[in-house]
Amino acid sequence: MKIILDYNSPLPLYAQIEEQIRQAIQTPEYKNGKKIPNEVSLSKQLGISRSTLRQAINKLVFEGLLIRKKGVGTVAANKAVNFKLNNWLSFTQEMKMLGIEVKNYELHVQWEKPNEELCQFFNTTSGARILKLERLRGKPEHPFVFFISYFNPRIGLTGNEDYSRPLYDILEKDFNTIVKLSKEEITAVIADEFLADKLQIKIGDPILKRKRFVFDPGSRPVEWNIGYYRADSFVYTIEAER
Amino acid sequence: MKIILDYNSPLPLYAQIEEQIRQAIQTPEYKNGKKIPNEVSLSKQLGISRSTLRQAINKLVFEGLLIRKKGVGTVAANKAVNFKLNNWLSFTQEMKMLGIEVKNYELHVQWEKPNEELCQFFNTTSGARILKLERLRGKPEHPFVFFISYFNPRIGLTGNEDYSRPLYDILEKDFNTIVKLSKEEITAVIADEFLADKLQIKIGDPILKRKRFVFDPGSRPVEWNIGYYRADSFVYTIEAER
DNA sequence: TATGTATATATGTCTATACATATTGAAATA
DNA sequence: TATTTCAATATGTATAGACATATATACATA
Repeated sequence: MKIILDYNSPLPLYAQIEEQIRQAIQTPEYKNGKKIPNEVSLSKQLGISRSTLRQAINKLVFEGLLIRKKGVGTVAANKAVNFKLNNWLSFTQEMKMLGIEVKNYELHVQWEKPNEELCQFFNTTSGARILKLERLRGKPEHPFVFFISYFNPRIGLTGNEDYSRPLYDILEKDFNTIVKLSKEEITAVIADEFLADKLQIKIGDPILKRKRFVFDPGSRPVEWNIGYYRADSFVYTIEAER
Repeated sequence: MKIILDYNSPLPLYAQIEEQIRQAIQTPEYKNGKKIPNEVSLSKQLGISRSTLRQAINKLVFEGLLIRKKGVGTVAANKAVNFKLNNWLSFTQEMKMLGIEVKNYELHVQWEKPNEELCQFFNTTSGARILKLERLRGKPEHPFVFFISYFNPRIGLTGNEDYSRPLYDILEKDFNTIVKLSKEEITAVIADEFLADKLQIKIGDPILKRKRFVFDPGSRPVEWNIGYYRADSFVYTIEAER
């Protein structure tokens, strides 16, 4: 990895390094999994302090371009995502942050035979039923999101839990299951008869669909979740600087 | 601001501080604009190094919960967003990152009278026409996104620029305009006759709508942009750990 | 061969400090 | 009064270093 520092540049050192690493990891060797040089030797090689180098790497890790592992090293992320975050919130937390008051309209708890996608996700067979949770939530005025969640049977959920409690609290306190990683896909769909009825909109109206896969610290699947949001009642906002 | 450190906790100091600041800034006083204590005094007060404190604050700044200003101080962000990033990409860059090959199908350059929203955004009157750029782009097989962009007249774009070049390159090199901040809103709409025709889908099909406001380093508006993406050809992905 | 222990490797956390520089407010000057 | 200058304030950048700890590998032993 070739990094050149220009001490006359108005750009701080860490910014120069960050940009050059960003370019370097686009090459096939790093895309194929090669580790970037370790922090101690790279900082020596560049003649800078390790803290300065870490500042550059920190940012690329925040952006999801690099994956760091303690004791192992740092590699380019192999799965391109629009972006990667270092925190994620449950629905309730997210609405609280956005200042949106939430009312619960419906809750359905049942057991269902998993389809092919769910079997693959949870690595189960279609024989045993798995827990399915459906919720209709919204503002005091009207519902605006319909959730469908399925849970990994290995967690041990019975269906008798108190679902007025925060879900991830239940998982953590009652089932020793901590959630860590969330992978989310956002796309658009149109309301069929079922969703139109739940969300009190017209058939054919636009819906923002957010699909989320939740994993525990060992990367084992915990939850598969879809949220169907009324497009007129929820907008996803992102702010970014460069 | 009351922060308590537990030296017996498995959580690193910066993580404890981060969480407590996260809670503290939800109170009305900080929501009303009060500055958090400055780094030097707060680190002294907590009996920790300033670098450790900065690590906690860095993360909250990354997440968009705090806004730091050199020489001034640090306040809670007053506009909640789903999240905040420290980098953003042009469409071309984004597709390259996602490994999607892009083909340009159509380009339209024209001047239009701005509606109320555009007048407010660019702080202009509806008298003078502003530059409107429309592009149809997609994969080699079919188009999947239709873009509409309007530009701030103060930039000086003539409409005669070579739009095969990267747009932000043109702005930077020919007009000394650097883009820095992007605010984006994602939502869902359904295809009307126009978009259905452009994107080669059926009227009423779902579309992922991404609206972007672009600003320069002085927070002056540069571009107002909407991208209409075929829902079946583009999914927005996010990965997050906690 | 499988398991346990020791060692090497690499990132994670934290300390302490120095100097640079943007911003703001106060004081001086025209 | 308006403008300029200067000092105080607060974050930004960078250095140097120490120790902790997760991971991988090598070696010893059953």
